[in-house]
Amino acid sequence: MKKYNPQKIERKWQDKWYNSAVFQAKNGSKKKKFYLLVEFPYPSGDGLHVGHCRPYIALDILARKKRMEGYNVLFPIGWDAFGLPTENYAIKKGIHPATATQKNTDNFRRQIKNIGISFDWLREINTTDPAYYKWTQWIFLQLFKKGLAYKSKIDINWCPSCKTGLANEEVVFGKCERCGEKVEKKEKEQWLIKITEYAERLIEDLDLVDYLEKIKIQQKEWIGKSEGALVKFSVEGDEDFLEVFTTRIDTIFSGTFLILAPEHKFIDKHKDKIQDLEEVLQYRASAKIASDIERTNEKKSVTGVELKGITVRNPATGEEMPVWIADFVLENYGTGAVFADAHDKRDFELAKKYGIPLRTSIEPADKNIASQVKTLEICYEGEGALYNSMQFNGLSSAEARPKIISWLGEKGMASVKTSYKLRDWVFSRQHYWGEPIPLIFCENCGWQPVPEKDLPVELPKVKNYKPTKTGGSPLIEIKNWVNTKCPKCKGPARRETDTMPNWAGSNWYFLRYCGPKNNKKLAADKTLKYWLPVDWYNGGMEHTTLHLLYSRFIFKFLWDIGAVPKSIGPEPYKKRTSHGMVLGEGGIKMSKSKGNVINPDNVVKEYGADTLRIYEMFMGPFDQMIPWDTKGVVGSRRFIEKIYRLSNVADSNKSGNNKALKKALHKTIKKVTEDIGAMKFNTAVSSMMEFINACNVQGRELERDDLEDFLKILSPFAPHLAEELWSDLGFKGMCCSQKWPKYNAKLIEEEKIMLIIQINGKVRDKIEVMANATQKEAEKIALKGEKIKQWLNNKKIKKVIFVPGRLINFVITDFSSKI
RNA sequence: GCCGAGGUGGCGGAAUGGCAGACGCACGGGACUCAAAAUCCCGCGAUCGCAAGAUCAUGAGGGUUCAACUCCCUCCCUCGGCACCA
Repeated sequence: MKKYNPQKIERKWQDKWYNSAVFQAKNGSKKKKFYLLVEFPYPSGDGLHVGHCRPYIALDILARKKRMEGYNVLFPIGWDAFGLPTENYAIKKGIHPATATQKNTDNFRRQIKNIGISFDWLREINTTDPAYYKWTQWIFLQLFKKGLAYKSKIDINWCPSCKTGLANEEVVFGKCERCGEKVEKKEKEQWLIKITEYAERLIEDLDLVDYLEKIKIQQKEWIGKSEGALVKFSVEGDEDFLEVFTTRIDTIFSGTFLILAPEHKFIDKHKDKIQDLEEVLQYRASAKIASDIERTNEKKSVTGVELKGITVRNPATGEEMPVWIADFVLENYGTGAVFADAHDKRDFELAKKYGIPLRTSIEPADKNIASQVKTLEICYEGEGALYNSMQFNGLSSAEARPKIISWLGEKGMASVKTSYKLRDWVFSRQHYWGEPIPLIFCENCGWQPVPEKDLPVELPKVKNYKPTKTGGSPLIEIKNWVNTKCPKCKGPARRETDTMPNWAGSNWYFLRYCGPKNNKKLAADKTLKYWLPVDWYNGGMEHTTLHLLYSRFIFKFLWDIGAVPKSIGPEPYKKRTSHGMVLGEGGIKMSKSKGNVINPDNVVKEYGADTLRIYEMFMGPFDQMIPWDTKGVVGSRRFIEKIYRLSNVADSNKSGNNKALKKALHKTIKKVTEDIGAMKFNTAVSSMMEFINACNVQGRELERDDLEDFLKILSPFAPHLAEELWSDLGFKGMCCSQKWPKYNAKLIEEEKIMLIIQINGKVRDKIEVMANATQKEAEKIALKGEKIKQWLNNKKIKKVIFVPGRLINFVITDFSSKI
């Protein structure tokens, strides 16, 4: 008998697959297409770990099954290779990031091929390839030309010790990742993209797609839409107004003061009138220094300063109100100003602390609470019935809101307004290893786009990859690159030295797979039309609010300007699912520092790629976090060896005629077919295990035909083994190109079943009956049983419940007389 | 604080109203072997019992139902996301 030797057979089949066209997607085929997408990896120096492999294996199973079902499958891979770790490596070792990237992608490619993933390697892409980022830059230029990219002064993370700007991911718990120094805020000019203009569509169009519900919810929450009103408060002794956004205009009559964000421009505009300006500016300065963490510390009590000398008028009550500043009011949400009353905890607290008058106007349903609210003992934030509110008294909060808005609206003091938490997307990075932003600044003409014919703007070679002391990208120091001509007036001008964030290259990569070599467009319209939208996109939950949202936005933009065919529709991904993380042994996170990273190379070496694949699918539900269990891997290897041994026998036993096994096989085909589609890979594997166990119990009388079908359903999971055994059967073609088997529905119908007999809902006996037995027949047989006779003990049967094909339940206690 | 997911043997998990613990790991016993490994067979939630069997058991407590891991209410815990958003 031959011995199972994965090292030998796996390499052999990998060579055959990758040297043939079996996994190649064909542009312009008449077949139905299926586009499966996994998030392309960042090729780090550490290589793949088993957590990366899990989604690749899962979608590989889907891809292989879809091909067998006759689809033209696009299942591509590439490298999202710009980014900080490679840059940091370059800084430390003085090796060019491109060199390191080359080395890392070679390693990743080898590792992926090692586990037999059926990617179409002819479509491999790399975001750091100038032929690729030419189009990343082109997209930026379109955003710029449509006015969606603009430069603005905003706060960046600044490390005072390293004297450089930091990306958010370099700030760990408010400290610099490299030196541990506390990170400060520093104002710098940055490019921003107006994603906020698409906020509404990014919410609405979620109705068009099949994403996991939690993904939709997270995206909606991130965008943070709230509908309310914009209310004007006139400034006393001035023509000016202060505008406030509120979702609770029903509480306007209890508004007794106004609070502004410390950064609010109103303060600068009216500083002459502010009597305690020094104190106000001091408060503003201290609020700026305080890190986000201190500012949002939940235990911190509220603080504020009054703008003395300034009052405004409540448009509803006509009362004069003081104006305060407090750091819990955020500059960049709503209008950076709120009206304050006794129906908001923070306002309530601030007023109590500084003795600002308070009033209530909402009565909660609970009488006890209501009295405490009225005496200002407690703060009530919920809705209720209005009082102290003139003609609106007695209305509920929900009824009152539109009425108050239109009442104030008639006086020009209020209007309906929708606000979003989503902010414009900061698109500048002061780093080397990213796409140069293709813009030129001219003293006379301002910011000018690089002419499209001059794209790509290639990253020049530098000696030092470190950001400059002033927090700029090292490109600033490459004078002959920076200094250029203005494309408009031909006068002297300088290039933008900021580079793009990581997200820039990954925004649109799924489009490039359709035509990875195209040098005239992102990809040809014809191929985009054929392949898009992506049918199934799987990725991590950590990308739900950044990558997934950004790429939906960029796609919508490209769709709007006609850069992609209209026929695709406004959404790039039809379906989005997510995988669970693979944790280290014992349930802790897998990380280099903990030394518990499992490298797939080692598992492949010890057990084989098929064992790794089976184990990663079998270990637990695909969408759930799951700890790696080194001991558990052998179970998958044993399963594979059982199949291997069984096939040796089955091959010679061609005359087997075991009906029970055939039935079991068809049940397995059904289960595996359904489970793959539902991403229930763990139970798909276990059903195949059950079948193999049944074969062994049944004396290994597996017919050749049945073995063939079994190998077909096995092949997406353990493709190398399936190919090997397929060729052992004497076939010339590959197993992965066979037709997916259909189960025979008639065959799996049971003729006889074990009928469960219950007394008062408890199982007391089981009897074999015909599956289609009627209640009368079942009752008759059930009541004959000795056990049942004893349990009934001549008591009267009150009720009989019969579930055909399942159970019969005799109720002998009278439950209706129960108290 | 808000939103989401989850809590089942020693462990990973299965069962979406109808036999709780499929499948796998670990463990125990047996067969084969000079021996070991591999393989095969048997057992494996708890308690009581020689046994047949009975009772209890799916985070806790209540409820709906002939029947609840599954549905409803209250609470506890774990994980993930957002978080002074007016």
